[in-house]
Amino acid sequence: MPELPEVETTRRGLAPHCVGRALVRLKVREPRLRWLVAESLPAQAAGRGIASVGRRGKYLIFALEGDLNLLLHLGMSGHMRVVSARQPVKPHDHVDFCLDDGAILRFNDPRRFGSLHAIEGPTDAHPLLASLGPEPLSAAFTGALLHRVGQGRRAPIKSVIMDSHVVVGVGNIYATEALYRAGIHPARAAGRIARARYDRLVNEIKAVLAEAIEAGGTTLRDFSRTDGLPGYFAQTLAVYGRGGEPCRACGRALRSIRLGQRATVYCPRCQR
DNA sequence: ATATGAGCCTGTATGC
DNA sequence: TGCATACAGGCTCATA
Repeated sequence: MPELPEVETTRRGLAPHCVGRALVRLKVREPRLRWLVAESLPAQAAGRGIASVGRRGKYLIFALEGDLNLLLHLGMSGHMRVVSARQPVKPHDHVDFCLDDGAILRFNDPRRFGSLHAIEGPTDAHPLLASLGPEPLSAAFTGALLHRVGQGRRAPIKSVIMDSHVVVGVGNIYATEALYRAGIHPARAAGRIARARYDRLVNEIKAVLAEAIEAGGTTLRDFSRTDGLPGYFAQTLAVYGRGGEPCRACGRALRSIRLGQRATVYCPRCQR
């Protein structure tokens, strides 16, 4: 399930294939994604050069010539793959970005939680992006900021760091891992965490995301890299998906709970 | 303002 | 074996 490292892995995989090329055709087989893909979009985008592939949070942004941007979200089961034109279409291959060298960037998303939008001009003001929090790997994301945001809040810290208005890109897997590394109980009220512990938490969020990007992301079920290979971070996960198994630090059985409708695993001894 | 819950989807795993 | 149900979860919207 794509979180920031998976989306960044996708961005890095796509860019060398498509930047500087032209998008000769955009083929939408299934417009019913999270939101209906606009009928006008293929005609609007076709024939334009691709200037860059960027990312904001979990959104990929294809900057096209003529000040048009394509905003693509992978949802939770989506992935992009670079294929040849002869590659047979598989179930859930919803959109093809056909390039002028014959290659295709193919979007597959079984659960259709993904989305595709065209944005004319700057993307920052678009409703989907305007109220997003800072990038977790940027200098703007600090312990001081998170501490300030958490002031007075009774919500569990895990819910707060997964809130994209607070910080983008931290989903269930990496929130779970970062809290374990930081020694913070996921259900602890955000307003009851000391500043120094927030510094630690922010450092661990940055570290776990950076490590996951280096490993090509985490492949559990649907995600794959643009070349079809899996990401290798799954084997590095210390707690996610390991409920009942022993903590690698202290040996106690890891505990599984639900927090805000999300599966959550933590060590009852190491995390307070 | 914050917090909680529903809903969007379908492949996979589990229970009877 | 086969069916029904639960679960996975990023994000927005509605409601308290």
